[in-house]
Amino acid sequence: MANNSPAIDRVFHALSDQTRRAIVMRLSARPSAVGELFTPMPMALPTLLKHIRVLEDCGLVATKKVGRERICEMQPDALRATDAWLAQQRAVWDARLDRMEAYVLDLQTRE
Amino acid sequence: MANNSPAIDRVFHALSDQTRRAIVMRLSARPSAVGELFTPMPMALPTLLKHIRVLEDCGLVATKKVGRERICEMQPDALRATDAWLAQQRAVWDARLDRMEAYVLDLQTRE
DNA sequence: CCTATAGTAAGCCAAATGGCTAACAATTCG
DNA sequence: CGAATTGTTAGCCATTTGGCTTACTATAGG
Repeated sequence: MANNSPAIDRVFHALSDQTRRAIVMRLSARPSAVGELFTPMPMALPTLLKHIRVLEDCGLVATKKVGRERICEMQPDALRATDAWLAQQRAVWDARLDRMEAYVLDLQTRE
Repeated sequence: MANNSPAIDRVFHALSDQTRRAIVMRLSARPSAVGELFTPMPMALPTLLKHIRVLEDCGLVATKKVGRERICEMQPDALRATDAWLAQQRAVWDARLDRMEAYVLDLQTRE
């Protein structure tokens, strides 16, 4: 399975920060301007901007300038590859757990 | 929803590295000793050890010393919270996309 | 035109990350 | 016992990260 993807690296890294996950959660509900996202955040504006850039760079968020505001919006598709990777792993180890369970049951039956 | 979890931070961070994802993929299939994991890796042993420690610290992998080998094994449960977070976000934005679709359909019907 | 608003750019800093080498255990096997 | 195998510890290094401040641009509104 595909693992050598810089895109997956960047998405996982983007989501490894609480601030960025909070941004994603807010944008999942609806698009927002930078200032709107900023209001409840305990950090300076330029710091928040950096986080938004990280989310943009990995494709999770798209932004556009409207007047003097910058509107940020989720791009759910960017999560497909990442999501698929997790699902695949789950499938593999679930299968392994099933085989182990079958094995244990088989042992018990033979007793 | 829960976002303030250092555990989620650590799991996402652990998975943001290609080497560590490769380790997870191999361990999803079966447990392995450090040396066995090391063989195909293009890096020094101590470097690999550090990656294994990262996976251990976030609970994704458990290890035990057996003779002079250290056996590493997946701990799938550690992914539950992370997986749940992703699933929740997907649910939220899918709902949003559905509402948007309904809205567009409604507009078309009125025409 | 002038001022307030909203965002950007540049640059500094401490801590964390991912890599290395060299030296040091701890087990196993002949 | 002595040597080979398998990790492990310690320490060095360059880069990245996430935070800050200060100064600047761009648009909206009076």
